[in-house]
Amino acid sequence: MNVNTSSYPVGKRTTSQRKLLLELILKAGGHLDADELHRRAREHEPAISLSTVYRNLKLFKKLNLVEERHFAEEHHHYEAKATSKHHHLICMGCGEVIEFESPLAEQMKKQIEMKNKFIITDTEVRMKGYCARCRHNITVA
Amino acid sequence: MNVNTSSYPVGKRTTSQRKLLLELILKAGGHLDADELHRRAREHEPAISLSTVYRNLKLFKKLNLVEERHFAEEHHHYEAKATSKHHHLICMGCGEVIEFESPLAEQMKKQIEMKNKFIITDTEVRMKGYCARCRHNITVA
DNA sequence: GTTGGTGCAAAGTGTTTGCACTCTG
DNA sequence: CAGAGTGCAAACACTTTGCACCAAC
Repeated sequence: MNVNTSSYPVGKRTTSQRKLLLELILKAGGHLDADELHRRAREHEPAISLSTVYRNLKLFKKLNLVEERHFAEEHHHYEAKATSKHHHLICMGCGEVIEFESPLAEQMKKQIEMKNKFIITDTEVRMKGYCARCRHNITVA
Repeated sequence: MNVNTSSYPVGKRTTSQRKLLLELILKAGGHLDADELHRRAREHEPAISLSTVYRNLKLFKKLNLVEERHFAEEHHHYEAKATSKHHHLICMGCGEVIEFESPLAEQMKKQIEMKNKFIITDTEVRMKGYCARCRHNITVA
């Protein structure tokens, strides 16, 4: 991904807000929701509005710069789009989200494609459970 | 699963609304959102309210009778909890949702469990792409 | 200068909750 | 006949939108 945000290939105007938001998403690494992104953006540009955050997230999504994910029941999370596929392992105890890759996912994709005559563009694996620590706490408590 | 809805094992009261909703979910087979469920329920019990639908969905979820899924960007979908794991293949052209199983998913689960010292209670695979028909239409159009 | 982008406030969604009434157990 | 469950309307949380102003091109 082109991280040179001062001249990213968008047929859109480069505003300070847009630049800031994209930078924050890229360097966040993890997952962000709109509100958290807004909070962080305000540290640099206090007047930035939540609408601007939403409008730009929508734009980034359309430009395929970010991905939208659904973890919790409540709201959307966004993360910079990775070139390599990564999946998610979620601890229901502490809420930690671990990203992982697996060659088996790729294999499964091919199988399903063949079997269903599909062209699969996106594969997401989401596993939920308990990490070692939380599992221990639960067992002990 | 106990489909005998006239005496399902719920430590809760059996109201006509609750019975109706559970029946509808069980026989729906596919995926329902709260609104669609409400629409169907009203065909049988016109006065039933959307709040009642939400309250019962929450209850069923707690009792592990239904599962909540996130497909679209917008709202939750529910389906009767299956004993066998099934995953989802979604056509972005026509919106069709195909359920499938794969032994590879089970294998992957075990690998990830070992590697991360997790206990995984739930695995969901979601693939998106285009079915043969939609892909054809896109190519032709 | 055009016109796309912004901040603000108001409107929209989908979901939850307080209340008085109803019906199950 | 107690209290869980209901319908209704109001409240919520998150997201989108209309508008007037501002700034990138």
